Amino acid sequence: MNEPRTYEHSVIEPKWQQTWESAKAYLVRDDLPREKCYYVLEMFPYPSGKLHMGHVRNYSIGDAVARYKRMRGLHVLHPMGWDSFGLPAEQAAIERGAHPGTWTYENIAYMRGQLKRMGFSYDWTREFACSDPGYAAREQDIFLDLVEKGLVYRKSSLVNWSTGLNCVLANEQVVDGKCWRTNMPVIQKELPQWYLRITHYADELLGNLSALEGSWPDAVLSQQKHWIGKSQGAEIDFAVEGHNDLKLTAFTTRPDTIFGVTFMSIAPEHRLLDRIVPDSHRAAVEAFKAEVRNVSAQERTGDTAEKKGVFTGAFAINPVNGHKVPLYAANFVVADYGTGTVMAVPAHDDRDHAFALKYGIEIIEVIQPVDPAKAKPVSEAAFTEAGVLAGNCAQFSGMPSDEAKIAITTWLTTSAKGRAVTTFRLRDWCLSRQRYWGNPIPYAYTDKLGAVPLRKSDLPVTLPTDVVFDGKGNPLEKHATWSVTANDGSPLSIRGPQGPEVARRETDTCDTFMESSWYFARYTCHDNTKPDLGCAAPLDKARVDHWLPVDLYIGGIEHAVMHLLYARFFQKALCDIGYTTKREPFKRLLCQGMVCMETLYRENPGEKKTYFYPDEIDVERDAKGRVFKATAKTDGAPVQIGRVQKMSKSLRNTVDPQSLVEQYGADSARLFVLSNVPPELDVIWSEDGIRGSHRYLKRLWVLCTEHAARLATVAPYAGKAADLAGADQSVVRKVHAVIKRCTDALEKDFAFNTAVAQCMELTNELKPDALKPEVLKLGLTTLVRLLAPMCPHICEELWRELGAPGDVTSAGWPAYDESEIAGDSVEYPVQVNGKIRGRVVLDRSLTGKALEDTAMAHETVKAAIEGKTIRKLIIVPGKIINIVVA
RNA sequence: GCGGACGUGGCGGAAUUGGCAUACGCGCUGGGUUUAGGUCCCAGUACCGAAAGGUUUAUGGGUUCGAGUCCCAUCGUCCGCACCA
Repeated sequence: MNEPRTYEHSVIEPKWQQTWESAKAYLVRDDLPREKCYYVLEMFPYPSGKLHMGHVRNYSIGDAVARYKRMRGLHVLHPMGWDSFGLPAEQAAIERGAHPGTWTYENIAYMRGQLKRMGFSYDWTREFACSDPGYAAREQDIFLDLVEKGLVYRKSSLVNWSTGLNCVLANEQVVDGKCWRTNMPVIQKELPQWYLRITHYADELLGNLSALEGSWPDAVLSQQKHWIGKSQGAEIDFAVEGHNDLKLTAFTTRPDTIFGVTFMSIAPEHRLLDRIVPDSHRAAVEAFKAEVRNVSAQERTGDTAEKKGVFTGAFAINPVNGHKVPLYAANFVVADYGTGTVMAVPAHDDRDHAFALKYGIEIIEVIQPVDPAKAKPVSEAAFTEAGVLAGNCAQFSGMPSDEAKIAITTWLTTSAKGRAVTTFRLRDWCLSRQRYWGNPIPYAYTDKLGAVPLRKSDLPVTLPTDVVFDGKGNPLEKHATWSVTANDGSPLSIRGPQGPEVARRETDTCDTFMESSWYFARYTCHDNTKPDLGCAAPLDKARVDHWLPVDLYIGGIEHAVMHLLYARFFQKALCDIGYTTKREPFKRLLCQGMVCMETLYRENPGEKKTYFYPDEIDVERDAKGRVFKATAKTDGAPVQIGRVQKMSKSLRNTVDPQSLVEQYGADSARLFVLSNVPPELDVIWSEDGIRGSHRYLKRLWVLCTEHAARLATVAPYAGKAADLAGADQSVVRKVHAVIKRCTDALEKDFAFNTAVAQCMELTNELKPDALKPEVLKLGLTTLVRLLAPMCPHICEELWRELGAPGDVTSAGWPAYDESEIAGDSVEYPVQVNGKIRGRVVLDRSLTGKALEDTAMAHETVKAAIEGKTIRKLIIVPGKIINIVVA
């Protein structure tokens, strides 16, 4: 036995990182058959300053997959870059006077160092930042391609205005009526903005989701499905009494209920409302509109919001029966969904029912349940299911409601009073942002021509560097010359039909979700070691088609509808432009859980809680290890133990990955975030937890190094388990079983937690003194290979220490032999009426009578069946024996 | 309200997909090494019981020789969406 070497992670980790870097170990070629390739990608980070534990978890999972796939012999594309446009850079500019670019690129340099210190196996030659001139310029090219495809338009309408960011937001970025970034209220504002026609792809975005079932988390699929929100129904035109020149069109999914319409509701913002309202009711309607306008979005749509309306004084005519029904302006009708007008059928819609009761409006039943047991007076509750049309529905009476939907729509269509329509909840993507630190929208305006796209030869539009950040409005708008100066310094002009015209640039920049919508494609053809960046066009079709779709994409569930929907849309648009033929970007999606931690706080009556860092607290535990008391070290007074929550600075439940790496090493940190929990669940950080991971690596280290001399000269045991006895035999069997289980765990669900558990089990069985050296060597080299994707540095070091040839990655993932796992004998549990009464060890080949006899001869089994009749005997070969008695 | 996921020791979780419930880790208990320990090693640790043995996967029922796993109901938790006509 040797004196074991000390496990010095701070020495071996940088050593291997340098080795990998100088060997260019993770560069990948583009010219290999696709089936031998694998593209794994983690959502790239915003360069906020330094890595947090969420990054460490996300990238540890991705890196373990990348390294595992490499050990399986695949050529793995595993790139990294920076989502580097965005608001915090401008905030930093306001606060500390640094230019957003300076701040951003300093952060990138620092965080790149941190990623390298974690030992992640990226192909750094493909790295880029979205704010790099090369990437931003190519995105402007794509923007013009989108313009050409008719996917870009400018429209003035009510937009979501973030009071926190002072800029517009896309619908996806409004969460609970608040801004997704700042949590500040969002109000509605009328503004002209640039839009991307994502709705053009609504059907395909929805339809393709079914092909992703099983490969994407259900939660993401259902969120996207709901967000796209497809409804099939009809648009029906209602005449307005006294206005021959206009009509109100209502969208409904229940045209079968049209004979039950007793009123109509209209959005207060509806464009026709002012023309319809008679003077007698104008004051009341205006008052109602003002009331609706004055409440914020979340109050109007929140669950406590009261359904309210006001009679407009106008009447609509039901096209099927000529009935005259009152028109109400109602706060729950949304102007930009459907047509902003609803035909109300209180007998068959819950909300219309409540509204009718409140305002004393008639309720007419037109659908009757097929099952009479379900019949209830419609004055009590709306009947919202399918049924049969009642006798008051003219020629449609007696028709099942599903048939009537079609028949009535057909009738409306032939009478030119309506038409079949499919409506989506999905809105077009509002792309423009009134900010500096983003990619400029390549448009300009002239007095005569209005908005004109720039020509590709006039690109790129680059951001000026001499700007002032005072926190008020868009700095680009306030720049003296930028918006009227061409790239060559001359006054900006646009060639119109009558010659050049003076122009000024668009000062809006693109939503930063634009950059993250195609970066994964750009990685496939980007090379930052070459002057033309490897691909002068935005994308190189051959390479994009070679690598896409990404085999495995890993990131947080918070992007379920924003980034992941935009990226899917962009992929389709890029396809139609001709940059690729792959219509879906991500084959498999893994949404990793958050990194959480207990919170510690004190209540302050009437004020916010005071939170404590864990090292400011002492805890006491009872005999079972439950914490029952926590006190602050400073004053000894009690502190509340709060919920486990996502790490955040304001809750003081964070831990800095940097300090973990310094104290325990990157391998321990990586192992910790991969152990104990499957990737999609939240992981709870604890000091004890990381010490456990570190302790395990130290154990493995000692086990390998103290026997290094003895093991260096022998080869790992390569024979049959049957040729060994005792502990040697069971270790060989265990090795095969553990390899199988690790392989299955990673192949199926990326279940690193169970793979780690398997490795620990094997470690527990490796008792050096009881084993032949070649068996011990088999066990240890197997462990090192299985753990290498997760803890690459220590495994590479131990691989050498054990005297194994080459490096652990090229040694590959170990193989197993199924027949070596199970021995010739099986221990059968013997149940009597489903309860285990004994165990018998039998030859695997034994069947039938001999097996039954041995089982029943077992002492405790015999006692359990004594004096009873044997009804049935179930034998599952290799598994279990169950004796049924009565 | 609608949609989805899920309830397993003190805690995080495992269970080869209907076949030995509680793997692995944390914590805790006892013992040892150490001047010391945020060290390391050994043993124990679902519950009840002195033991024999019995009980246990939120609760109640069902299917089955056999259920954590399948079916039904109830309770509870988490997530998403929310006047979507």
